[in-house]
Amino acid sequence: MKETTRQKLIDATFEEVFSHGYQGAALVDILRNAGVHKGSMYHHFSSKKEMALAAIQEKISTRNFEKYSKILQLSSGYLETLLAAFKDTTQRDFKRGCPIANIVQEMSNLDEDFNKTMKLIYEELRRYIKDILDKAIEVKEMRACDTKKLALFITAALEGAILSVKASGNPQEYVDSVEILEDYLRGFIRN
Amino acid sequence: MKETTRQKLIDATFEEVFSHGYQGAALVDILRNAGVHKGSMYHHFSSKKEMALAAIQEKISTRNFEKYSKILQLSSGYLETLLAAFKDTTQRDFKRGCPIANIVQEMSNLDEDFNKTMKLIYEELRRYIKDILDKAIEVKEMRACDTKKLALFITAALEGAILSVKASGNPQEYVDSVEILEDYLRGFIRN
DNA sequence: TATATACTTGACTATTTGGTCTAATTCCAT
DNA sequence: ATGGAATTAGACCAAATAGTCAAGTATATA
Repeated sequence: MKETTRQKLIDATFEEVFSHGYQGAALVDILRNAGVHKGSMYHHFSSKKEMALAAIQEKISTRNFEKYSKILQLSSGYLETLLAAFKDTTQRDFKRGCPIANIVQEMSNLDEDFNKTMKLIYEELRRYIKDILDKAIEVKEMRACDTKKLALFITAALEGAILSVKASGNPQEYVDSVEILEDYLRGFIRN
Repeated sequence: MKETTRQKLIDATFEEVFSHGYQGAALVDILRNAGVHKGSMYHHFSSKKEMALAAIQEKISTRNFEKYSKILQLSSGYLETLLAAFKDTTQRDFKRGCPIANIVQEMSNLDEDFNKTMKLIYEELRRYIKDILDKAIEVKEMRACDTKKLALFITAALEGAILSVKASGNPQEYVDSVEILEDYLRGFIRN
């Protein structure tokens, strides 16, 4: 129970920032959605920024962990499972896009603290993908390659695909882009 | 001379929005940088939003036209010139990223007018790339393929690559991603 | 030159913003 | 139970926000 007020704030802040961006996120709206009064908030956090950074970090790390860490614990089928994860659109929020990309775009060039935080989060995401690729190579599902670079490219292609849909409103475009990415990656499969 | 006030506003607005986003762009700063008073601005534009949309549309359309339309006017070497344009980092502002991506991320899910405008601009960019690919196929530099889909993928990969750099601060990551994209596209070259 | 139209000036307004402060309440160990 | 600390409540504040307006000046055309 001790965590509820803080957690309610973290949850509401993430939602509000994901929807409206950091600069567009109004404290009053966060507080209203969280059902928490201003004084309580400033007891738990020293500023809007600190609260937002905490929300971003905690929520996104959790998401990425849930999505990718279990793939790493497999003993085979790494690449197939990774491709399936990319193709799975049920978890994607195409209207709002990718929270990582959103905040990087908005804040990385404006605030050093956001810059540092987002850099770490983006690295973490790429690390998951690199580690999965390394596993796939280890078990000889893939031929050896520069997995750091490939993970970078995969991440970029996925972020770009999500952006396309946010621009066009057409989810099929994500599917189409991922299909091309898949074809490319299947070229690394060992026969 | 008749256009100077309006043009000064368009230029300053684009810069401010590119740097701080639409919501973060303060009218006072735009006016200060443009050297224009508020009343003049509201003579030329009915609102901050209308001015920003005009600035975005005019500046980005011009940029894309300058970058891609001359490639279309070539008579050969379409793919090579396109790849060279992708690899050219001298025009890229990695700190601020891509203005199209920035505004799509920030505004497409928040405002219908921004959504419509950015959808058109994004389509325009993809159209240029598709048309260049079609030309390359026409002159038999490339084998036939679904150029609409390929243009979508290329755009996504490029936008994602720019985002990577904005997140990491390392321009080499753009080069690395584009290198992989180039390898992939070279697979379409006709021997 | 007269006059109407286009444009500029800058003070003013209403609202929203993040943040502060003090008092009240809840919680918990003794 | 009681004293002290943690937490919550919500009124309050200064700054910043986009937008308004009446009055002025330049410009063009008759």
